[in-house]
Amino acid sequence: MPVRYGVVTPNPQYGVETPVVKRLRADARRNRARLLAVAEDIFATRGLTVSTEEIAAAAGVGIGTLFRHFPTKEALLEAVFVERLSALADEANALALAPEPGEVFVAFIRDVLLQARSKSAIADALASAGVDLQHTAADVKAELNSALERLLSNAQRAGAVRDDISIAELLAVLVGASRAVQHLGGNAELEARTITIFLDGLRPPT
Amino acid sequence: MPVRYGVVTPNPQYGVETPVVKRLRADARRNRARLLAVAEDIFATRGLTVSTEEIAAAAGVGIGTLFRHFPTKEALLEAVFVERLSALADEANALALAPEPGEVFVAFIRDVLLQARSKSAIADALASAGVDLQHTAADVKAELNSALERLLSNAQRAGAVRDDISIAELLAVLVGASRAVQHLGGNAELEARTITIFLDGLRPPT
Amino acid sequence: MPVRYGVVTPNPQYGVETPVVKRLRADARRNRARLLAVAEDIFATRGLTVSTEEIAAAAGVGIGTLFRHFPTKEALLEAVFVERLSALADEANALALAPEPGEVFVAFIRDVLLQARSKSAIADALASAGVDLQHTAADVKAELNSALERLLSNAQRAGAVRDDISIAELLAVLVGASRAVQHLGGNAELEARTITIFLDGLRPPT
Amino acid sequence: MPVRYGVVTPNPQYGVETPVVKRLRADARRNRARLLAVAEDIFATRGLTVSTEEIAAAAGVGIGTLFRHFPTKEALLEAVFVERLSALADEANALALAPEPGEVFVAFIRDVLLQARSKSAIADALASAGVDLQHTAADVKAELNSALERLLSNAQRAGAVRDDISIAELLAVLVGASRAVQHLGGNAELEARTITIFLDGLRPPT
DNA sequence: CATGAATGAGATTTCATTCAT
DNA sequence: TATGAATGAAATCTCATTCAT
Repeated sequence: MPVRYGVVTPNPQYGVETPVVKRLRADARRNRARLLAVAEDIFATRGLTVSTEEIAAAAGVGIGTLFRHFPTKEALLEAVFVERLSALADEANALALAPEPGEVFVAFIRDVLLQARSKSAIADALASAGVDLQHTAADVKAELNSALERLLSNAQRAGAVRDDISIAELLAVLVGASRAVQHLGGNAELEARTITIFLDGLRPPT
Repeated sequence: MPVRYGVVTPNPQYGVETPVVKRLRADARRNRARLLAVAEDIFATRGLTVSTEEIAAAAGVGIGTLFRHFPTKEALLEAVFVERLSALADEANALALAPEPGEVFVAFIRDVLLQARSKSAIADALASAGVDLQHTAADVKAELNSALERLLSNAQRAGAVRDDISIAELLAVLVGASRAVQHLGGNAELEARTITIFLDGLRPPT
Repeated sequence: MPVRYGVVTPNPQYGVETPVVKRLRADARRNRARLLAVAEDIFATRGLTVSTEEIAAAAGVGIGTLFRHFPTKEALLEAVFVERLSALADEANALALAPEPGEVFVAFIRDVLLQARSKSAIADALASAGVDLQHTAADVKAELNSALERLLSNAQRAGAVRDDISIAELLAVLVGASRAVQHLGGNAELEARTITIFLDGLRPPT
Repeated sequence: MPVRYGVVTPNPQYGVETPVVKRLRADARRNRARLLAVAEDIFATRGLTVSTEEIAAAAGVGIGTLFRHFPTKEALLEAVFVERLSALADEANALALAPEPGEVFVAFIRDVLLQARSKSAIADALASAGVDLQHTAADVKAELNSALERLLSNAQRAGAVRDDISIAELLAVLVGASRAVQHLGGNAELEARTITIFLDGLRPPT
């Protein structure tokens, strides 16, 4: 194999399985993960206007690294959003297996709203910023949808949730309730009473 | 009184209320009002990142005029926000006088959410942008609070709304429901069903 | 004489000597004087970058009035400068009549520098701003020149000032000494010793 | 040592002093130096109102580069000022080692004033612009002070300079004389005679 | 003549993105 | 791959000047 001067590329001699290359990829993956985590936090607490530079600094990487992983700021936003949707989908899938559909449904909603207390602001912000995620997050959205579908229909079949709504309404309520919880800024008592309002609204009307 | 020739100056005989003086201020006030209206629209439909220049252009004034009325972009945002709160307070105050407290309460909420469909994005966006309105809008907020207080307690006394909540919870639900309606993007059927969920949640539990 | 509608001009029927017209002109003159005084103060203490609006406000007049009296900011600067030169010329002329040319010369210089302590910054600033006063202030400059000429040559004839300098050098020393005094910021002792240096430098060499 | 192929990263084996790392910083340092030099020139010749954009263009860099190095225009002004003070301090320090304290002292002053002819306008302008350098340039000022202190006391001990002044007065005279030289606008004859006045003033009185 | 609202050119500053090292 | 200096378009904001009242 000829020694190549000039262009600098990973030496194929080592293959993708060598420790050297793997180490680098592990670093890269770690950087990506840290960037995502840091971005979620910062976007949630400080709004979408924080500069990419600040996120990179908080993640302990150079700005160039951020843009290598996420070619635009919007791509980073989307990745953060997909990450959250994915986590929600996982949780919903896990809960869908449990018995007691009514209790499980309520537990899921409480959990979502609990997260909204500290995180979030992201879904809102994304929406208000007019970012179009339709195509990018299609698969994650589908996964979340089917998981929620299962949770919801199970709960409806168990008589714990009103029959006249579909996931569309459920999602809207979740989005709104998250916003409401954020608005309360951590006051546990108010939060509890407010969540009760939403849950009561979801129950079958008498 | 003789017709006056010569130099034209505000005749002190008329005091500061002369049309001459008022006419100019009327122009300024008209510009201010137009700026506010345009800003509300544009912020709501296109997000908070629209440039001040664009808003000025849409209002048909120079950029300098915008900054004469609102010395910073944030000041403009605050003014828009205060304007909205004030309008809400006025509406609530008007409705508080009507009979049928339960129906009036529901009507008010439906109205707020109807507005949220097209406008808004502003309260959310403001919050997520970290703008601190606490001090600026104190009086308007107080007015809105007392108006809502009246609407709420009337409705509670009439048995149309659950007794275990105060304006804090009501406001949170309003904020959340507005967000939910926005999320639905104008789909009337989904909107109607979702609003029903919030209203049912506010009714006295059976 | 026909009654004229439309164009509004001072009614010639009253002539320029009527009290009505005179009263207005007196007001205008007072405004001009106040603008000049205020501008001198503010330029001196805060630099040439203060806005015209601030000067007008400090003088208690509208910005329009400022620009009526001085069609550009530079015109205002020139007027201030001319005012100062004129005052200096008057003082020099008055002193030129006194006996004891040596003492009078020293007194004049001390006086100039005393003024520099609080005012000035204007000559410096004007120079550094590249304002060309050559033509506008020609007559005032000439007057100051001839007055200084008289003071200087008298002092030289009396043997109190070195013979190898002309007004050009004297003016340069005055400008520099003013700057030095300003630099000392009001410390009387340092000021006194520094002024002595300049005065000693002006004496005939031994 | 083997030639390294593959990924190019700062080899920790070399520490932070490797040429790779230094090369980039050298570029940045070159840009910073060029910006400072250009800014000094332009500020001196055209006044402090020149736009940052023009300075960046004259230095051959983008406006963003200017603001990366100097986050505000005032920061750039301060840096230019500090640079000048530092250069003066270096020169004074170098001269302090020479024999013939009297001649050296005079040489230093002539040099300062020679520079004032083309450059400067900056100290004046800074002062008149109200920029407060007191805290920023503290160390440089201290260095200049001690260097001047040495020059002055040496000259005084040699009997070339009057005993009744300290650096405070010397600095004031330097500031003033610089201003005077600037005022003369390059006329060599007038300049020479004027400088003589200042130098004579600094000599021990007879 | 006085006023001050309106104007808009131009200044400063930010920030997503690129690219040489 | 990582870095961070460089870039410049675009945003915010200022201010001398004009002009309708």
